[in-house]
Amino acid sequence: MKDNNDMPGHLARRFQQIAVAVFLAEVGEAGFDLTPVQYAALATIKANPGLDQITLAGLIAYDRTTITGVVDRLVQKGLAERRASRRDRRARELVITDEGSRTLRKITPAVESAQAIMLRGLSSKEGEELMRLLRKAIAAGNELSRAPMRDAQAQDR
Amino acid sequence: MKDNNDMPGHLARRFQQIAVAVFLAEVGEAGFDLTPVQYAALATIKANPGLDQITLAGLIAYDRTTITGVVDRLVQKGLAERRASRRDRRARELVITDEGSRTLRKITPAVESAQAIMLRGLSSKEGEELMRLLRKAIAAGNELSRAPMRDAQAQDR
DNA sequence: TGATATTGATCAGTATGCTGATCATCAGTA
DNA sequence: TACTGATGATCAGCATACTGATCAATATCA
Repeated sequence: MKDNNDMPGHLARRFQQIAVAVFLAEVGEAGFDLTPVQYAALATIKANPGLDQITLAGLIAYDRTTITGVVDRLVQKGLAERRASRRDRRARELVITDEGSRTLRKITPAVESAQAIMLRGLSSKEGEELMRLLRKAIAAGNELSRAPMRDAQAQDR
Repeated sequence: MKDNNDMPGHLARRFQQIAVAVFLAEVGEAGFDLTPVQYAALATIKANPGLDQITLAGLIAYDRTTITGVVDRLVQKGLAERRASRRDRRARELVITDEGSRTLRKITPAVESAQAIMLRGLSSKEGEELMRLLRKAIAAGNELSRAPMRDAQAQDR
């Protein structure tokens, strides 16, 4: 009888569950209130100022309907801004605020600490190997979810 | 600058996202409407007939408040039953129905196929290694989430 | 140009997952 | 036995994620 622990899907859920808990604990202890999802979105907005929501969703592989709520909360917290695009009036351009930049900078140690803690059972070589295998499996399965990863397209067509 | 792809937490989310999508696709194509979470719960009820919800939650590491809804849906679909326990009137004893057993049996090929698909980018040796590393990281982090894994306790105290 | 298809964003609805609270019941102890 | 703390279950509220729909705006092509 196949056990749950032989199912990669179950192990994936479990590891993710721990990863989220560790992230929230570390970031919370540092005095910030930001989820892993919000952090990834904010960091990606900072790295790609002015990108629209679809591009943001593609870069971090979020569903397009999820990104709306995530950006809502970033805006509500004053960490990012949503502006109407002049190039395409359907689109919203996203930029990080000063407050958002400050938060990102101050939160970095907690985020790095969280990444270390979730791998604390592994040697550093094993941690590297785990990440390599995850990246490889993800690359092969990228198109299988509704929210595949997409590179940013040049925005000045 | 650290990329999202260097973050185990991000990779975990991404892999899990693909795993869920693959599971739903395979199971759906086989004609069933069952989520990964519902599947794991149902299989665990079958393997431990009469267990209470807290024990079930512990065996598969679900939060206790999540299990209520999951069991609700299994019951609503006629796959499991919730009975008052005579040993402890606070507790609900869970049992699988005949329909539930039938469903589990018929769904197995789709579930196994899903597990294979989510690892399709890896050699079988790499797949094994990924599972080993996940299990190891999970074991070390078990207590860090609100819903750690717990063995079943003897129920006849 | 005008019809059609596509695209960016949002919404309603559903299913996980969590925090923190409440309620009933049980267990252990004074 | 009465009190106290622990436990099983549920609830309200919030944040991801998804399906499928809708709407406005853009792109494409006959």
